Amino acid sequence: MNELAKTYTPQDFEDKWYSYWLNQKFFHAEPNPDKEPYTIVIPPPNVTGVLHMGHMLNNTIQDVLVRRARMQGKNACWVPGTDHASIATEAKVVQLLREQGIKKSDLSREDFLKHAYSWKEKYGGIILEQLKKLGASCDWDRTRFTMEPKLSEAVIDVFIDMYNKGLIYRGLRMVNWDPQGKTALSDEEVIHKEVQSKLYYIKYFMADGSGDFVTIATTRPETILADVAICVNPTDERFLHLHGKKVLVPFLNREIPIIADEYVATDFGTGCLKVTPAHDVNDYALGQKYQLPVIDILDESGFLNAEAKDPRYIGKDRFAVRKQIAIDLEEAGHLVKTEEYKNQVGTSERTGAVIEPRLSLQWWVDMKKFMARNPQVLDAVMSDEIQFHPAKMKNTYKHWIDNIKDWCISRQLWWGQQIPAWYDEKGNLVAVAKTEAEAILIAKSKNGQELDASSQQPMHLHQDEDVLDTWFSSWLWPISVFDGFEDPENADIKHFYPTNDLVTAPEIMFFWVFRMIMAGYEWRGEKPFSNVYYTGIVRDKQRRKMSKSLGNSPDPLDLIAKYGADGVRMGMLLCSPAGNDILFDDSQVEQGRNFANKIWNAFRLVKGWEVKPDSGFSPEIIEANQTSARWFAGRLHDALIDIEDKYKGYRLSEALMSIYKLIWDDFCAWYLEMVKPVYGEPMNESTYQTTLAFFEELMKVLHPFMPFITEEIWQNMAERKTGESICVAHYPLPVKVDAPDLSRVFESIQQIRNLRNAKGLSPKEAFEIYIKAKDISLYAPHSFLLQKLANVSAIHFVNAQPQGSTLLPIDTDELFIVLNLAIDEAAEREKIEKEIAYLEGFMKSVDAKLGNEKFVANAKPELVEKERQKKADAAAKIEVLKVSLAGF
RNA sequence: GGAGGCAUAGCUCAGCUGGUUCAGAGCAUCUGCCUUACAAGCAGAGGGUCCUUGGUUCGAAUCCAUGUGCCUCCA
Repeated sequence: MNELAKTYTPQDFEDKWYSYWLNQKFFHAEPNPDKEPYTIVIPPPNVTGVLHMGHMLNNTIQDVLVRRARMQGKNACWVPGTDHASIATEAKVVQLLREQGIKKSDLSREDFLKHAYSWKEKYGGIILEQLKKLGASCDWDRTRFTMEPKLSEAVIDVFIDMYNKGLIYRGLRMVNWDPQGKTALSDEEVIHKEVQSKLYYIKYFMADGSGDFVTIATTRPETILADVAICVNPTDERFLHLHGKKVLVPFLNREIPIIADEYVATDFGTGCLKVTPAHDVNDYALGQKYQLPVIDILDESGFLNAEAKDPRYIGKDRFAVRKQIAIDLEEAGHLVKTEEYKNQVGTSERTGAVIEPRLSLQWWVDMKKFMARNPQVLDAVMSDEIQFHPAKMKNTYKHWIDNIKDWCISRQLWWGQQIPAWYDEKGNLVAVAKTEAEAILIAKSKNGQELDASSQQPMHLHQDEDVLDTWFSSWLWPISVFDGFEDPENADIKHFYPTNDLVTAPEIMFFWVFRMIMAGYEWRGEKPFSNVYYTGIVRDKQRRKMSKSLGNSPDPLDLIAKYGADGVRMGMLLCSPAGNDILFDDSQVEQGRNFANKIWNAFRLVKGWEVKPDSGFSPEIIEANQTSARWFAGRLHDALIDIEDKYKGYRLSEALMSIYKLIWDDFCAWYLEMVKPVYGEPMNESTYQTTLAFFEELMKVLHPFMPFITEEIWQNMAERKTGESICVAHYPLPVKVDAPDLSRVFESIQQIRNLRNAKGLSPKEAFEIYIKAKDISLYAPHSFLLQKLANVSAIHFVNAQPQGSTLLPIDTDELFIVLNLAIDEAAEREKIEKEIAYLEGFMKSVDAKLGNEKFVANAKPELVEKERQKKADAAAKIEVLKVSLAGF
């Protein structure tokens, strides 16, 4: 290679290498009995989604793990794909149609789905293309979609299987109703938000015409139209005289009873509770207990229906009615007062609409029964057979399972897998089966009828209109992407399942992680993955969650364009330990970019050397370079072990930091400076080769984190053939070396630099130094290095402090410099005295420890020995300083 | 209302089973340098009552308890 740009310009090569990787199929994996499998399934992003910072973090982590595994020679397979996201997608399509003047209600199911599919073909999966910009090394040939035919079939089969096992039932229950999406939601899809609302105090007059009244407090006055009782606490003395009496519902004058139940808190509101079974979960329970009627005044959109009786409100939105009825109540003299009140309101995760509790017939998974069949779902996590990172997530997991509730899996939507349940003309459930024909067969055999179709009346069934919850397909993901339901013994699933690592956000632990574990044990008798890495939430500097609505989220693609994918990846990872939120700021990405630039320039340096055979160099230089190389080899060895350790603990940001320091500090700041020829001089052949070899090792270690720049450099290091790539090169293993101890040399260099800084001396000005050391061999063999790096013209080994010199303590040794400057003796003395005072204080504390019989008796012997050593060292240092002080 | 987590430098975090790492890192800050790989850089420096108060212990950032403050999940 001839020319390298002076600064790092990622735009020049990132796309080029990504295409190369794809063309060479480096990311594609097939089952291979000779290789250890390493599998990750992507948390499938919504098919409607666009890449945001959360995806960036999540997928960068997965890519690091999978790239490293690939380089370690494992059969690495990262399966990508998308989720059909029933509510989100349907909402989007409905909105799009509305913009075109088409109402969903005017379309047949088939026509709507046609629109939805064409939308998906056009816009769906953009996010996967965006992931490529990031460098994600997914096996794109394996891209799956949760609603593609094969995966849908798996979902239907699972539903039928569960129904037959008695794990699924249909029941009339209070559900979370999303009036905008017009569908039921599971508890997990409801987000509770604190809102400022009003508490209305409303008079209900007694039915006996006495003019007496009770006052109730409610945040939802519109629901009085659905009231069926008033409830008080039986111990509440204020209301003892009212038990069994009746009151009139304002406006409607419907007579409703006053009942007594412990449920009512005496200290909230007025102590009188209105009971509205159709519109509140707790009221529903009360209604059941006292066999009260259920009056449902809301339709599926949250508008008041004819049951509300009062024509002023029928056909109007619940929030409009809330305002209006408050005014009307006031006019009619029913409103006592209103108060400001903070309460929690459930909203839909997908549409943001305020949730209405609504009584409806839905399909449910019997979770308790499921868990009883599969106790491993909890046990595997608690025993670390499935490891959570960070481990503290285990608590949350357990607590949730201990309080598990049934899972509502039906959704009143069209975009999704239609529930395979069949009903007769009267709406009775006849059978659960894949097709109508099968359902008829089941129905007939259940009735004990002969399977002689000709002799029977023709039977007409209709299928359940609802579809299944999206998560009812995503929980099968680790199995279904390998077609493990249709063909449980196929080569893919046998090789790649169970997968290794799952990387996901903590907030979907219950939605997804937990349920995948359930599915894994139920259908494969095996865990779906061995490790779960919970990422943090990406926030801005003010700790606000990044969101579109706040506009505080940078567009990841803009960031990549500006700083390069490597810089963005590094910026994201540098400060994101597992489970910790990441406070994102451009400056971190800048740091990543700067690091890339540093590497780039180091490579420019090495590539720019004029290389000549060793024979033309002085033995001194050759030897110094060999020493330097041995030293760096030692550092590399230690760092590789350290990095390996951090990977094992899934401490990726720390692993990256170790690599960062290894490259920047050890390699660039020390090693390269040690071997760098003076300007204009050539480099000897053997050192050049060694340096290049180190560089290659460093690039490999860094590659999982910064794939592009490492590939670019690796390709430029030597002649590479097509088909070769750093992404399939062997990951470095630590090699034990006999490394020289340069610690005293380095310390000397730093002390000299420090002195220069303090005295305002130019680094260009060379001076002589004097060393008084116990063991000269720690210095003498490395004189050349010391001179080169500290700009020292000569080194003298002495037994006493030279006249008029300044002392620099190097551990227990002494380094002296004779400066051609007037020495401020007083200041020097003070400095040394301070040092002595400090050391004496230190020794005192060590002495106290050693003088403590209990310490000597209880502490480990090696610890006591260490303390004694410390004391001896400190004493030696004090001695040195005192001698120096005497010299003044 | 219930449960869990966290609190260490200006910021983000390490500090594993108590004892030398006399409390560490990166970034930021400050000082001096445009020293021909890199100013997206180099060489240095400063900066912490380890949230409060108790307890256990020869010894506590580390273990226990209390309080305070923040966060998350659930109702």
